[in-house]
Amino acid sequence: MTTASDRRTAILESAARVIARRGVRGLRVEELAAEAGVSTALIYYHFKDRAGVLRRTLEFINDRAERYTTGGEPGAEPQESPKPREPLEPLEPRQELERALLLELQDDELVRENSTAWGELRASAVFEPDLRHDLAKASLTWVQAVADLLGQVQPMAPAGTLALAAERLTALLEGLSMRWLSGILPLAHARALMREAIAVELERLEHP
Amino acid sequence: MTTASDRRTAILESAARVIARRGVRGLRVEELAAEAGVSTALIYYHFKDRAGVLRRTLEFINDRAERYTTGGEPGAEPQESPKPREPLEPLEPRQELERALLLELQDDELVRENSTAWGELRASAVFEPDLRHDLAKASLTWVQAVADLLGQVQPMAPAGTLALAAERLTALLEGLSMRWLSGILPLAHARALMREAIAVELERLEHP
DNA sequence: GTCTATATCAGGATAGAC
DNA sequence: GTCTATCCTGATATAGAC
Repeated sequence: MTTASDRRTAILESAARVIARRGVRGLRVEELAAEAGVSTALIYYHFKDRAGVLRRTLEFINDRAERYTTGGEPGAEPQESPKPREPLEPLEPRQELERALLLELQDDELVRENSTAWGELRASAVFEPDLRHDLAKASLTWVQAVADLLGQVQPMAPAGTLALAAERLTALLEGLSMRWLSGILPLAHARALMREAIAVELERLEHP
Repeated sequence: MTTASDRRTAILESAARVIARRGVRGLRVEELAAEAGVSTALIYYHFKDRAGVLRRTLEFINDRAERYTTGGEPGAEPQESPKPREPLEPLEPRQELERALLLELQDDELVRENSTAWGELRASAVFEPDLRHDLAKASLTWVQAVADLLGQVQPMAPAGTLALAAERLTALLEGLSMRWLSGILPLAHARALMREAIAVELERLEHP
C-alpha cells in the first residue's frame, strides 16, 4: 500500500536523482513527474511550486547525507532499510576521519547523487537567498562534525584550531568534489589530494 | 567611433556582469541585450545562440583573469586601459604567491564578477560537457601558475610535490570562494583560512 | 489525493527592413 | 552590422473531474 507520505518521499528521491542528472537549473517539473511516475499536478499539490520542490529536496538531501556521514543515528526514521551500506564498525579516530571526508568522493550512485545535488544547491544559493539558510546550517553541522573527529585524533589541540582546520578541510573537499564532478579531476586523484591534505593538517595540529 | 569588434567585447563584458548578477541559469538574452544596449538580434548575429554566448564569455573571463592574476603580460592587447589596477611592483616570491591566491577573495567589483561567473561556469560544466574543455584548460594554467610561484618560494622542492600542493591550494580557493559568494562565510574569514593554508603547505614543503 | 486537459507566458530564436 | 517586429516552443501552473 502506498500512502500519500510515501509518495511525497518518492517524489523527493526522484527530485534528487533528476537534480543530479540535470542540475537545479535543468530540473523540469514534468521530467520530475515522469521520473516519480506521477502527474505534474500532484507535484504542485504537494509542494506548492517549483521553488517548494527545491527547498524540500535540499532538506531531504541534507538529512540523507547526515545519516550516511554519521553512520545513521537510530534517532531518525529507519526508512530505506534496503541498503544498510558499509557496516560502519567503530574505527580508529584517524580512520574514521578519513572515511568521513572521503565518503563524498566515491563513485557510489547515491553518494554521487548527493554530492552533485549538493554542489548544485550550493551554487544556486549564490543567487537565491532563500536557500542560504539551510545551506549555512548544513555547512555548520558538517564543519562541526569534522572538527570533532579531528579532536579525537588530536585531543590536545585547542578547539579554535580544530575548527579552522575543519573549515579548510571541508572547503577543500567541496572544491575537489566540484572538480571531480565537472570532469576535470579524476576521482582517484581527488581522493589522494584529500588524504594528503588530512595528513598535512594533522601534522600541523601535532606540531604547532 | 564604435567598431563592431568593440561591440562584441562590450557584449561579453555585459555578459560577465549579467552572469555575476543572475547566474548562468539566470542569463536571459533579452536582459543581456538591454545591459549591453543592443538588440537581441545582434547578439544572435554575433554569437549564433545562447550557448555561443556562454562559451565566448568563459574564454573572455578566462583571459581577463589571467591578465590580472599574472600582472598582465604585454603580449595581450592593451585594451581596457582605463584601470591599471594595482601597481604590481615585483614582490618577494612569498608575497607574490599570497597576492595571487588572495586576489580572488576580494570585494573588488571586477574580481567578484569574475569569481562569480567562474564559479557558475564551473558548476554548469557538471552538466554541460561543452564547457569542460575550456574549464580544464583554464584550471590547468592556473594550477601551473601557482605551482611556479610555490617553486619560487621553495626552490628545493620537487616539481611533483609542488604540483600537488598547488592543486590543493587552488581547489581550496574554489571551495572558499564558493562559500564566500553564497554568503555562508565572511570574506575576512575566507582570506584568513587561505593565508593559513598557504602557510601550512609551505611549511610542509620545507620540512618534508 | 490524484489525474487529464489546458491556460498562460516567458524567453530563445528568426525574418526582413534599413 | 544593427534594429523592429514577431513567431513558436517549452515549461510553469491551474481548473475541474474522479
